[in-house]
Amino acid sequence: MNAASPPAPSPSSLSTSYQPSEVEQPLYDWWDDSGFFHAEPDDSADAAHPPFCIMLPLPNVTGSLHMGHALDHSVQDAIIRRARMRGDNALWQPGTDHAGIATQNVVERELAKGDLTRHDLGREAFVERVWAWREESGEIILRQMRRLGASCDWQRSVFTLDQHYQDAVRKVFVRLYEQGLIYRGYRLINWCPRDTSAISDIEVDHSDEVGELAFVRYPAADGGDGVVVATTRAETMLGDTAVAVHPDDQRYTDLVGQTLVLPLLGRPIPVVADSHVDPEFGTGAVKVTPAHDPNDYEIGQRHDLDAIDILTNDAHINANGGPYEGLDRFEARRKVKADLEAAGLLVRVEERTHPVGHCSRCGTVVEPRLSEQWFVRVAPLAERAAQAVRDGRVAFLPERNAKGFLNWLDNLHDWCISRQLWWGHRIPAWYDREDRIHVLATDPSPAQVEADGLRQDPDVLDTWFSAQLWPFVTLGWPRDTPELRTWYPTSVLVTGYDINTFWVSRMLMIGLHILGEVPFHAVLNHGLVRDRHGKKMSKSFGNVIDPLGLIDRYGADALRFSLLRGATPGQDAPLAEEWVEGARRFANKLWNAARFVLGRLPDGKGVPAAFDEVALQIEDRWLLSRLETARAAAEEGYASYDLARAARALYHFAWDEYCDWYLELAKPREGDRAAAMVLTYGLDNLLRLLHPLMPFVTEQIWQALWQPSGDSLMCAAWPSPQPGHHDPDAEAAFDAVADVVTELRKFRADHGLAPSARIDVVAAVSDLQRQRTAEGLDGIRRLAGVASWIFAEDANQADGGPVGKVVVAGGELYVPLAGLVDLDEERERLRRELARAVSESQRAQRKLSNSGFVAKAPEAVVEAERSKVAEWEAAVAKMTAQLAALG
RNA sequence: GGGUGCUUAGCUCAGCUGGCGAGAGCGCCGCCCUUACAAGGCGGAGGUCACAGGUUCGAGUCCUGUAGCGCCCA
Repeated sequence: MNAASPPAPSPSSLSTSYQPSEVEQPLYDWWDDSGFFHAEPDDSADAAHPPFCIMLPLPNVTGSLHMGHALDHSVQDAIIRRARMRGDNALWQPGTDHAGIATQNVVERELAKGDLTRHDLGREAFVERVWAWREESGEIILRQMRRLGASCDWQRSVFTLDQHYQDAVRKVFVRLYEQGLIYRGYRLINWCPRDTSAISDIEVDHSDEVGELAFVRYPAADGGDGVVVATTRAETMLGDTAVAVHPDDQRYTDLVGQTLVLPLLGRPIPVVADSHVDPEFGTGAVKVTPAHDPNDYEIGQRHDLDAIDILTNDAHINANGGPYEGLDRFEARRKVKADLEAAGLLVRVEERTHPVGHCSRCGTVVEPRLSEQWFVRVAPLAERAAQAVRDGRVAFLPERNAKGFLNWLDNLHDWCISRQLWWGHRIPAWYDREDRIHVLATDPSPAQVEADGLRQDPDVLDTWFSAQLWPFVTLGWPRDTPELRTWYPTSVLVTGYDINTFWVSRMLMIGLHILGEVPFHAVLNHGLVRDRHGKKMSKSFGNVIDPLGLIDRYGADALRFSLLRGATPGQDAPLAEEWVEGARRFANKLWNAARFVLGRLPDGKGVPAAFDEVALQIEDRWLLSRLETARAAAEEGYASYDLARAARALYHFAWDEYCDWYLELAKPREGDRAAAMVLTYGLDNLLRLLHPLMPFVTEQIWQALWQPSGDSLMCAAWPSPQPGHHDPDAEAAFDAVADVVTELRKFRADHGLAPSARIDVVAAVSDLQRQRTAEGLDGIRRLAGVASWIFAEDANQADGGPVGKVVVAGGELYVPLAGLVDLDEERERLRRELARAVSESQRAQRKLSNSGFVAKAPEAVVEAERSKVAEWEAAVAKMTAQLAALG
């Protein structure tokens, strides 16, 4: 493929059906090789082209394209392509995320095949291994995006572990640390025993599960009965350091301040009064395990209780669990309960559904756990982010999503950002011999390390910590680049609402903090792609559809269009294969319309519009007027990022107006210059407006229409408003004609006329209708199969034989039946069908008059019988009338 | 428990600031291979717009409440 010339077909080479697989790859390569996806910054004050920028929500380097990406990317590509055509300096910034846990897991699984763990390799060798993996197998998804037609500026692709990105992450970390916004602390965090790492609050998914609520007696130290507490996590009692009751709870007033004996371990623990205890839960007395429960942690803080960690990194009981040491947490739970029962201290057990937290990445049940980690102090950052949303510097689409977002921002806990992984941005903190922390902008020299006994913190940062810098680091920050000046803040961020918290919020907070400006002016939240029944696609349900398979079978345009047609902002988009098939039919429809049009144009090429040089017919003016309406509707859809709306408007215009009516009316006008212009103009504008949604088929047709121009549709000008084309008179006149055609077609269908049969019409209509139908008579004749047409006062001017009557706007039409239908045969046919209808009706009525049937048959069956009666009776009435008309 | 969304034709959804005589795609029924397209054309059947009140000349559209389903948070 020569990059300089488009892969243009000659019109005659257009096959009778559209073949996406032959078209897509060459077109994409041509676009890409020609540099159409590339944008150059222009930060001059009088820049000719306003900047427009979309940041690709960076996919994991391990990822492959699934339906959610397909929707997300289709939306972004549609928006960016339209922006480009409008003349904006449009950048779609791509790249990938190093995805700490996910990527490390992939490589660890590979190692496991050779019975190796990362520890066998050592940190340095392991990280090298991951890099090697990334070179070989990473970023597959970026190649897959090309299949979809994504017009990203690939030259600018960024990886979050590129050296400049690493430098930027470190700079931000150091700055936040120096500003007191990052700190190291011993806090309760969520621990994933499988990943053996801390994870943040929002990486925990809660689901209700059935478990056992065990009621356990904690005897008093003085030999009294003590108190009964309830727990679903019995093993955590090994870490109990108190029992708490509500201070107003009359039942336990005497108990407060006393000492209990922790069963199994024999540790003395106090009873404390705390107003956060819910007297309604269980017995009203709760065991307190500060090291393994968020609420208990706070109670522990208030009452200065010890916190005893009873777990190892892989969730076995540690030495603090005494005789239970070494047991897995769930085994320990069983054994603790069994031992309590043996000791007579297990009062009873109830089945109970309770929320259980799972690691969002691997599904393992997480453990709340006290641990020393790094945190971001988010309150001051969140406040500024919330303000930006409140005062509209960031707009959410749909607007309502802002509310939940703000609510979430207002209730943030500090963000745990350290991860016990090897793959990622290493925390730039060192500890000296006295365990003092040194956060360093540059690595310490070997001499320093030696002198102070420095050792670097082994942990890496949460992937979202680096991802939040995406909108400005990709543009060159911390350097002050033309890119940054041109495209920051970016125009719109397109994501599913499910990552508003993970990513959108963090970008907003850090963008405001570091650059003082929002990272994007708008957040467009599309929905999730669901299956045809509205179910979420998931591997376990087995209802996942592979977008690449759909592209293979139906073409990228079909997939894009079917997704975008459902992409109403904020609404989930269902998708089934039939939907895609429907979109392929649409692509094929365009293709065939184009074949017809090209065949009609002189030299098979487009005729540039010069409408004042020709005499336009009513249908020409109508088509231009309808096009203007469709353009305006599509424009509104694009402008508000409601692509579903744009898709609907264009589909309707293309199929129901341009193809169904205009092309049919243009058929007899061979050689007519006005028709050639309108055909060209209509198609050309339709292709432009549709191109952001269906780039391939539109480009291919456009090339055929204007070849050999060498230009690309993706760089063609976006259609501008044409108020002069708005033409209510032409529309009204056309509608009158179309009404006549439709009514006559109904008449023909009702009488079973063959397509070849011509009918004669006597029209008794108003003056206005007479004028309009006279003007549109050629079309009426052609589309309704009319032979002779006479204007008259009434039916008397028909030849006196039997006539059919057709009611239209502004009058009536009479169609002599003689000779059209063999009247005898028609009577016979009607009598036969009438007899059948009568008998069917009677049969059903007999059934219904049987009281046993009505009483005992399922309601649906009875109902079906009733509607049969109604249907057959209606048919009887209609045919009786027809017979009467035949005489 | 708090917040939020949905409930319109058999299925999946449009219907934006109240005027709709309620639409689309798919499915269904009938006729037609009419030289752009059978991946098509023409015609048709199918809905008390979840329910109950209210505001209004007028409500699928606004308000209040109820029910069911879903999502987020606790």
